[in-house]
Amino acid sequence: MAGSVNKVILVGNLGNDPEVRNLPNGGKVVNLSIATSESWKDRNTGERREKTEWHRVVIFSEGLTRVAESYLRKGSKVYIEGQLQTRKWQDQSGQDKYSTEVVLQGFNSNLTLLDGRGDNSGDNSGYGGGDGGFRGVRDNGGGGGGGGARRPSANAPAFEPGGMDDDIPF
Amino acid sequence: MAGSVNKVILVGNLGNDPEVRNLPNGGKVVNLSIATSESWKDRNTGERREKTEWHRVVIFSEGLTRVAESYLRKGSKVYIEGQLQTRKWQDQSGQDKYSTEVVLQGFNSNLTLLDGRGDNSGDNSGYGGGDGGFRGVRDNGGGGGGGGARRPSANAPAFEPGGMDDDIPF
Amino acid sequence: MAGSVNKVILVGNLGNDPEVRNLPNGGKVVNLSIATSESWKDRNTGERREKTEWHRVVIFSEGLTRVAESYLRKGSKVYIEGQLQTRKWQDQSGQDKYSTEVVLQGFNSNLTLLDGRGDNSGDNSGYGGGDGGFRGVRDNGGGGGGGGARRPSANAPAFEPGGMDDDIPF
Amino acid sequence: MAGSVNKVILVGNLGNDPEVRNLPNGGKVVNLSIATSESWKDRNTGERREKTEWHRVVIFSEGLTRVAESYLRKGSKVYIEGQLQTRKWQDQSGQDKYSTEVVLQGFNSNLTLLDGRGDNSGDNSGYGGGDGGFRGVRDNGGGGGGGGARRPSANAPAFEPGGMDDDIPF
DNA sequence: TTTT
DNA sequence: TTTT
Repeated sequence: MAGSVNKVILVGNLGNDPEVRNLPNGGKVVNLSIATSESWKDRNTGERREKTEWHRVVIFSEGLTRVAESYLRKGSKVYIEGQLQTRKWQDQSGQDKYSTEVVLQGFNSNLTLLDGRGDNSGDNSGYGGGDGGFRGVRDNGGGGGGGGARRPSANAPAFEPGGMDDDIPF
Repeated sequence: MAGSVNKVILVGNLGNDPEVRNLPNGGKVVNLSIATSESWKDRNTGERREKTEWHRVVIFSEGLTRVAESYLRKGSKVYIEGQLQTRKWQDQSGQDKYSTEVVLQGFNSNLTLLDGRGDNSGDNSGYGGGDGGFRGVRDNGGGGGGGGARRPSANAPAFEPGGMDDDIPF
Repeated sequence: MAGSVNKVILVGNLGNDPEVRNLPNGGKVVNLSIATSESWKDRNTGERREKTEWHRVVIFSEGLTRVAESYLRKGSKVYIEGQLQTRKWQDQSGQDKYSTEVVLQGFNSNLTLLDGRGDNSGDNSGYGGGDGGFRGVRDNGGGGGGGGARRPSANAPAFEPGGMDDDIPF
Repeated sequence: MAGSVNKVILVGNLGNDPEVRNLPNGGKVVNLSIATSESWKDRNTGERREKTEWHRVVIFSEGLTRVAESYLRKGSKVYIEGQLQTRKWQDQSGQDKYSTEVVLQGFNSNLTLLDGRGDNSGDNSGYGGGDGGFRGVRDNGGGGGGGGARRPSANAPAFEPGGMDDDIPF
């Protein structure tokens, strides 16, 4: 059908670190779990109430998987633009299940980090010290990798799709 | 949480007439099934391929339920703005199920009919027959006279929420 | 700056045929003038009132210029996604002027024709029959009438940016 | 015209404190100047380049003027949803001028603060002098310091338009 | 599971 | 004029 639009826009926080899966063909897929919340005052009780919605986000776009993996962490606030997709699958007992996800793939997808200062505990003055930018985000002690997001814009890659292999996207 | 956004924008066609349910309290809920499609040329085979996604839309907003009930029919093309919501329920065997829906409720929802059949000069039959509305898409063989919807905009009600009881919304 | 979004979404009708300009480098730019309207009932007089807003749209994206040129005509209804841009220029008397436009350029732009059956004169029954519907395109040879685009989707090109040179985009 | 949509979505930072004007009728209008920026790597020089776009935003919605006045300051990051409007006016020399603005008015407008600076415990310096930052809320009495707004959501008022006069909006 |  |  011509003439259709399928767009989701979310601004919310990650409930967990991104889950990265490697594909057979060398590519990657990143899954995010994003919370959006609303709060309102109950008309009857006058109490303040709040409801959180959890969104499953799946990133296929190459540039965006990299950004997600490099800069997003549990708690990060992001702007996301993708499309709705419902997937059918079978659980272990053979039952049909359906999952609706927000898919970032191809053009008209976007992912922008909105909290340049993660869970900075210390001083955040200056923003622009030696390394030039966000440091934040959970280089949380322990082993391994360690985070250190810096300049999180997923727009850039889209302008030069092939330009990220040998360069930082900013 | 402050600072979150949960928005879905769809432009697509109804796969069926709207399903209207009356609530105990006198209100109504309308369910729509909307298709969006994408087509692309397969890089390998060169064939044109197409994929259709079906969206379950639930309308609670009073003004919009009325518009949906009055002006939408199978085949209608609509612009919809709502938010994502996942609902948990039990099927007859007691199994947990989840359904993700696009909910139109409260402010920041929108529903606009896009196939006003603009400058219909000729026959409009089929649109307004017995059932009083668009049935979609030109099987316009048969009889039925008929009027047909005319000015289908769900914006108006939003500007004066109580103003529709005694007036056509356009 | 990281972390910003600049997005405009319009659904409206062309006030004129697209204006196509050829660039020195062989490229093209297409300008559209798009009307959106709102109507509401005046709270005081009870009269129905309407206000039309005109939007200047500028298309740089190669795939979309082609779609615009080929399928859009005065009166066409389109879905457009672009970004706001204000341009400074001097009028003939040297006065500074500013124009704000909706620019379609690069990723995250979209243009989708919403009235697939423009001024179809012939039968369009069925959607699925032999030719299955929209055939459209460019019979704009000679004089007179012109136009009548029908199967207008600018999504396709985006999926295979180079794929349109030798093929109809649907 | 039925069937049109006019929507602008911005995520950006305020270049200045909000400008509040009182209307004859007791209402208020708030003007914001919001920057969005893009950066990309120049294909030729390889340099990183950046372009900032400034948007004039005008808030008429009662609930949103209050939120803007209370919680926004120079530097604040906001999510904004409004519509495009071009206004004609005469400058002092009688010349016609046009200004295009993003108007927040009525339903389908939104304003959400994105840098809650949450539970700033420490220093907030840098944000604009004197008192540094959001003071927000209910110029609650007397003195000094000021606390740092925290829960800035413009959604709430929309759910209960009249509910803010005697309560904090969150 | 996030955030406020 | 912001932000990085």
